[in-house]
Amino acid sequence: MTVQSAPHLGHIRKEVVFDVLRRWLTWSGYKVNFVVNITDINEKIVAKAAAEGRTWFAHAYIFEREFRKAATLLGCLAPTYEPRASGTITEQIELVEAILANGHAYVADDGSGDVWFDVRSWPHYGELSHQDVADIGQDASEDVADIGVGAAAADGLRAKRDPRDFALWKGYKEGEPVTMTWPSPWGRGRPGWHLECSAMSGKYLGAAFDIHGGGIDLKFPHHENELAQSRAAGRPFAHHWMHNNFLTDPQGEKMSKSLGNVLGVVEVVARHSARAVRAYILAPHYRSLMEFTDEAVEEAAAGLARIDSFVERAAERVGAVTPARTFDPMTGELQDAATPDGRDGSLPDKFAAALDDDLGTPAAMAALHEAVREGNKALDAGDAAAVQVTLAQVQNMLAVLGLWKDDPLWQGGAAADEWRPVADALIAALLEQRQAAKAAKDWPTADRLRDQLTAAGVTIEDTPTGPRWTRGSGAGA
RNA sequence: GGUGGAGUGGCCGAGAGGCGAGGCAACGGACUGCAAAUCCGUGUACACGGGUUCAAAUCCCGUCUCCACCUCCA
Repeated sequence: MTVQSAPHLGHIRKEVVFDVLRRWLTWSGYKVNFVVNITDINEKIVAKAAAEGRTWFAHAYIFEREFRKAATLLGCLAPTYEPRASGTITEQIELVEAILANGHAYVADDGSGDVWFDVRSWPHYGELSHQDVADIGQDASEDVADIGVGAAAADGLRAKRDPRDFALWKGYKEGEPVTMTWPSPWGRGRPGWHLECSAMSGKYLGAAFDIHGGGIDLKFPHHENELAQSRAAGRPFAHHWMHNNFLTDPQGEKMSKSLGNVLGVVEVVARHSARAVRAYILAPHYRSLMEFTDEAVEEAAAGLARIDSFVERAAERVGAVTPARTFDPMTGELQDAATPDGRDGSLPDKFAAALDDDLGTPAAMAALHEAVREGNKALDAGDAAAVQVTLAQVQNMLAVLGLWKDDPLWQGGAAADEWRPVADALIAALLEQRQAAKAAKDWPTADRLRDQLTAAGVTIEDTPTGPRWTRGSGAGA
């Protein structure tokens, strides 16, 4: 994450998706090291900080906190590590030295102090994205000019040997903040963007690691370059890549400041509940493009309400059941259920198979809904044993998806409602009157009382064991 | 220009040669004093045109529309 401005819902989609992956791998028995890199060294940060009249590091830290806050708001566990680029300078310099030693980089001969990656020396370049911009600059055709690459390449060419070469290290230039420079064998300067991420993953995960994620827009050039430079330094790097697609505005356009279509996380959560937004994000597959609409979030909320309703009624019937295991929000590690009611960690096969297949959250959600239907049937049939089994499975599935309603994660911002006991008492009193009216077969009075409660946002359900009530949609966390 | 992706019923959204994921909404039924909740039932969907095949939403060819990346964007 480049911490240059406030995070929007699109950024947080990535966090939610990989949070579920992390939860699923952990639940499945893996010890997961989950690293989220923070890019705090970046030209845009310098420019925006200057515009705001603050230092680059103050600016970056403000948005780093906003980013984490937004991710936490949507139920994401804290990463194992969340390193900053500015905290891994030594590792980055060592990485450049290794690449230079292997003959895959060169120091610019223009005295700038820049160090460039030598793409021509790396035959595997393009293996990840299948992009090969080798032609650029050869015969400066109009095509190239059209797409701007030619212009950018010409402008930034300086001492580059090939337009595809990218900066590993950038020498200090007049006007840049001196605080964003560090001493190096090539003079004072700062690392290039691509290098930062390679160094951070190398430090916290090792030369070889399992999965590298990120937004599809980073595939080229960022991830391609990360891969090339890491391999050129002699590191195996990532075994698998996972790229999530965008969450766009309702017109299908990517969110961007310039288009003015940025959806703030807090703003969206204010209109819906955080849990509903999370459920909405998990409804489509992570590689699918999703176009944001409030209606779609409402649908997700309605589906969640049905699940919550089952959990509540099942608990009234067989006693509360918590997930067999839950995640520590600070470490992301599993902890056993706090109550002895936690069952085994059983999950429907369909659910597990869905997540095992490229994190198929849509099929996993389908399995969850099917379990709820089975549970409702068992409830109707009065089959307490079946209710208990299904309830445990449902709670486990919700825990894996990060949607367990009673997870302390969701209570973060909610202030205790001192009016709640008062409302409870008033509603109970009205329901008593209604029960009395019903007993006397005074239907007009009974209905009037129910209408009054409905108008106040209280939904009444008559059950064999008496009336129960819920507030509004019931999906709120 | 290059690269990658998308077009599925009223809506959202999976699937990827053969029996219609799932959700939301709607309608009918059961239940209810009436409701609500719940359950049961109801849909001849796969952008368009060709082709391959016993069988195509799924494979092949062509066309249209949309999106992303190639600009230090998740």
